Amino acid sequence: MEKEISQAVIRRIPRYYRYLGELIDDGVERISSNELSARMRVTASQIRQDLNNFGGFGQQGYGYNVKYLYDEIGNILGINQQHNIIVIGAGNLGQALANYVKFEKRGFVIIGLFDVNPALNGISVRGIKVRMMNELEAFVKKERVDIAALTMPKEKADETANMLVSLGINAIWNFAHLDLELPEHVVVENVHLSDSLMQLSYNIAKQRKRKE
Amino acid sequence: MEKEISQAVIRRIPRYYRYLGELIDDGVERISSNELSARMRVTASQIRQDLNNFGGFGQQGYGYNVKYLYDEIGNILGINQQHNIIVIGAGNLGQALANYVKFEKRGFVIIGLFDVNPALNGISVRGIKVRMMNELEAFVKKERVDIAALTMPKEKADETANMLVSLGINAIWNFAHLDLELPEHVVVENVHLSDSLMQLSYNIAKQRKRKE
DNA sequence: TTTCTTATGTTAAATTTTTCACACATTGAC
DNA sequence: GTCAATGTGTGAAAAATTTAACATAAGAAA
Repeated sequence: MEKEISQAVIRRIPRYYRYLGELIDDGVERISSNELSARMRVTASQIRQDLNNFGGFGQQGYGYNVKYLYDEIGNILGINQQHNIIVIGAGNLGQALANYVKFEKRGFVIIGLFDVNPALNGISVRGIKVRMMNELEAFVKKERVDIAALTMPKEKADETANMLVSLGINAIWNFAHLDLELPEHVVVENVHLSDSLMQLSYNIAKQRKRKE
Repeated sequence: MEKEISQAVIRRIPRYYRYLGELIDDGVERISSNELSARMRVTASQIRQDLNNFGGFGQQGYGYNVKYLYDEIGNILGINQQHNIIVIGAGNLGQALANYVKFEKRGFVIIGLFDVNPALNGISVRGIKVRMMNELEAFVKKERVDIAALTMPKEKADETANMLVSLGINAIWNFAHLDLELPEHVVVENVHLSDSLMQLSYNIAKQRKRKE
């Protein structure tokens, strides 16, 4: 019986991956949980606990092999296999993602950009043609789509998300400004920029108070 | 002695605010923690605990007045006062933010957009002129800047952030793909899109395994 | 080979977070 | 005005998360 790994842990794993990538770039071959903890400003204990949820990747008396650990975390995160993404909403944010993900080496590939705005019909963003929404169904049936990124206004987002799910898409990267109501089995990752900005605002106010 | 409120709570507060905003739009005047919990898929107990960190906003036997609670949470989040934002990096993401925040009614206003790319010099995004980085210092000294959003490549992000701090900016909304090393007093809110995508990837893999 | 040092994996303790449970204030019906 | 129903605020219990502690495996030095 596999134990469920908490989302608290999952939130930290990509950060480990990021730091290990930097270490590789810096030519570092091995690292101890202690050294890593100093860099990342977390406890060494937490690093060891987190990693041991997935298995023992280190060696006593030695530490961790950076490249090996990096690859193992990559596997855990499932980025050894390609993920095909379509972006719904080819406005600024959608285009930003198209650019952004394009630069990511990992297996995330944007294979389609869709919008309702006829003015965008046929234009290309980094070599990806913007298609109209009425082409979506045929596209999804022809291509394998693993993730749909929603960068459209919130008004139609829920309806659109449910439509995508009915076409067989099971993962949504949601940038729309609301929580989607979707079937249980659908995996949703929210990026609520307004929530993020409000958190910042709260912490600014808190910091101001501290100074008084 | 004020007790420190945990970031776990702070992460949830903007979401309450969002839902209360929707309730207002729907014309709902009062709501109980139970009804709200059903909508938000969290426990009523958590809602009451969270709110009571800041004070008792409800009334026994009645529930919460939606408009009042909304305003109170707005105060808590510090969005009753205007926040002036500059965006460093006028690429797709920077422009997306310029558009995005413009549509927010709350007190967040983008007052400047900066980039190093001379090709963008002088163009306007939603009425905001893109300025070159060498104009930044004079700008910050003239205008009140509360938040700097960093939507530039990671290579220069840390250096730039420290420069901004030295100009007196104490809050950074960081979209760059790394963790900034900044003085203790600076408030940072990170939006790591690649981390978010990897979390999604992990949860997709987990869900696939579950089906097997 | 032997000894000393390093640093993991893991169990246990401490802390934080979440949920439960209920006393009692307020509402609304009659 | 009385009384049942509602539903908050809060103290306590339960659960989850984080940190500490340490036995011991592996490496390094002599």
